[in-house]
Amino acid sequence: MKGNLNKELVIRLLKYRRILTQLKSLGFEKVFSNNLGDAIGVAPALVRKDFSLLVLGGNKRGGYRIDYLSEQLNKILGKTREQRIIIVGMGKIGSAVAQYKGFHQGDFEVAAGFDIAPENVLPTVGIPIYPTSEIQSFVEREHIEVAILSVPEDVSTECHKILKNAGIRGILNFTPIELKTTQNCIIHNINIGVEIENLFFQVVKNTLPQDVEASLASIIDEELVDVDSEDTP
Amino acid sequence: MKGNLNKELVIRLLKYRRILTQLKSLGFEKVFSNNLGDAIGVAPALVRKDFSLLVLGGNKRGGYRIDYLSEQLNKILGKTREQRIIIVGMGKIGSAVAQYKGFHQGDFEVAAGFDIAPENVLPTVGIPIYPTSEIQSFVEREHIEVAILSVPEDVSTECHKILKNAGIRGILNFTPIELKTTQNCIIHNINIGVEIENLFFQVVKNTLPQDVEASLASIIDEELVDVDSEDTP
DNA sequence: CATTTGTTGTGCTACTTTTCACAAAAACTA
DNA sequence: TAGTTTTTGTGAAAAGTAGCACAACAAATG
Ligand SMILES: NC(=O)c1ccc[n+]([C@@H]2O[C@H](COP(=O)([O-])OP(=O)(O)OC[C@H]3O[C@@H](n4cnc5c(N)ncnc54)[C@H](O)[C@@H]3O)[C@@H](O)[C@H]2O)c1
Ligand SMILES: NC(=O)c1ccc[n+]([C@@H]2O[C@H](COP(=O)([O-])OP(=O)(O)OC[C@H]3O[C@@H](n4cnc5c(N)ncnc54)[C@H](O)[C@@H]3O)[C@@H](O)[C@H]2O)c1
Repeated sequence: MKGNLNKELVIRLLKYRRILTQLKSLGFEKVFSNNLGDAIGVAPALVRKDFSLLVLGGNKRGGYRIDYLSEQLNKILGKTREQRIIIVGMGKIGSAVAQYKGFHQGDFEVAAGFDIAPENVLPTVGIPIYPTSEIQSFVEREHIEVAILSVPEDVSTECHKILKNAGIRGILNFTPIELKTTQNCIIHNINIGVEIENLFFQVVKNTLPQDVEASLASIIDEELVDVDSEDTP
Repeated sequence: MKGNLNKELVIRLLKYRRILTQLKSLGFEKVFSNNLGDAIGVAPALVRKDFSLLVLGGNKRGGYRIDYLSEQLNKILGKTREQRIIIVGMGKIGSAVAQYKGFHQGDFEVAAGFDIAPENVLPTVGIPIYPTSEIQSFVEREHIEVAILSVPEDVSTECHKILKNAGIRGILNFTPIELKTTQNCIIHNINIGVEIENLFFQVVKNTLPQDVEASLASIIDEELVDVDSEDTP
């Protein structure tokens, strides 16, 4: 077995766990690799490979025992760690996420929100809101390790610094500024704007032509002509 | 040149475009591969490869001309297509996205929102809200191709069907149910819950040990012991 | 004009991740 | 018991993706 827990694998494991929890609550006892594959959108062989890699065995013919799988995944993924996070920037998405109750069986909760204008945040978000100046002390006092960043993009890097100085070890960044992971602070960027634009692109690419590849080639050939006539000497 | 526009490449191109627009508005005229690489978090060599693949030439020593690059990217990516999208499920995230004004230079806009309880949606979202029953006719009348899905997870697949039947070609799915791309309808899933859980995992993995690989191995070895003593015969 | 400097363009290499394909094993059947 | 079915486990092949290293070349310098 290799210490081979790459990023995609971890995401699949988290998804397996979610599905297993649901299946269990529905009274199922075993599950096959193709069920799980369907549920999270990957090939059954990959499901088997994943489990094989983690030395989680199933039964030939009988599939995998849900209880066992789910318990082992919990150990590997760090089950009921009762993690708590903070949200910096309690605007539209910040507030939405603060009220999100769909996290895996209450595995973690939002401890507080921070904003430069806390008085504008509606109390309906249901968590305490503090001014930005209190981030540092709160993080230290409450031992917070992970933050969500959802401030306007022009203060993105500034807030990033504040969070790093406060000792935050991981940031889920919703601003369109691509922040970078460092030794002490892991960044995951979610860029919803890019996601939508990407979807548009995939849709037109899918819609326009019969033979996708050919059409792309032709689009790019047009470009080539333009290039020649306009810029290249 | 190959018709080699893979998914990651497209996302990088979208990010380049965003950066180029910003640089232009700041008065810059040329840019180097390492600037762009820094900005979107990839190696300079990859930036050059990308442009080389698309036959977008730079000048040895002089870098790339921003105007030219940005114009060509617009052609490739489908510039001012004035796309319009709808949002199904105008709850917390649905409403947040409806009010998001950060899309690439107004490239597209949210045409309408749909909800099973339109009367509960605050008028401050600033777009027209209609009952779910009107999705089909609206999509046909207004030639909508892309939708955002942000309904509760238990009606996720039901709404997915409605959207497909209405002729929607692409869905950005925020529900934790993994929907699947079909011939006629591309799905991109964004699972914020999993993203947060993943970040937690990466943080503890990063925080706990000095030698990450070793510790992972040991975690998994523990599991192995449990396995042997509990389940495997 | 010769030399130095800085940056692109890209073949090749290396790596990561997924899929294929099929033997092996367990569970059913009769 | 023998035969059939079903599903796992996995080595090997394939596909996808990024990075290196360096020649080529334009611009700047003296
Ligand atoms: N709304 C969306 O759907 C959406 C989608 C994707 C990305 N984003 C990005 O998320 C970020 C926030 O978007 P939003 O729509 O929620 O904006 P918003 O304006 O509703 O919220 C921003 C919040 O940040 C607060 N803020 C401003 N400066 C601050 C500072 N220095 N420290 C702490 N808080 C500060 C503001 O008071 C406000 O409450 C933006 O970067 C945006 O690009 C938003
Ligand atoms: N809030 C978050 O931060 C967040 C984050 C990640 C994912 N999600 C997911 O996004 C989805 C929505 O989350 P939310 O927090 O906005 O929930 P929400 O309850 O605030 O919003 C759901 C909305 O969908 C509407 N709705 C219900 N049934 C419908 C139907 N059949 N057709 C159309 N509309 C219908 C409801 O009236 C409500 O307005 C959920 O699946 C949730 O898991 C939310």
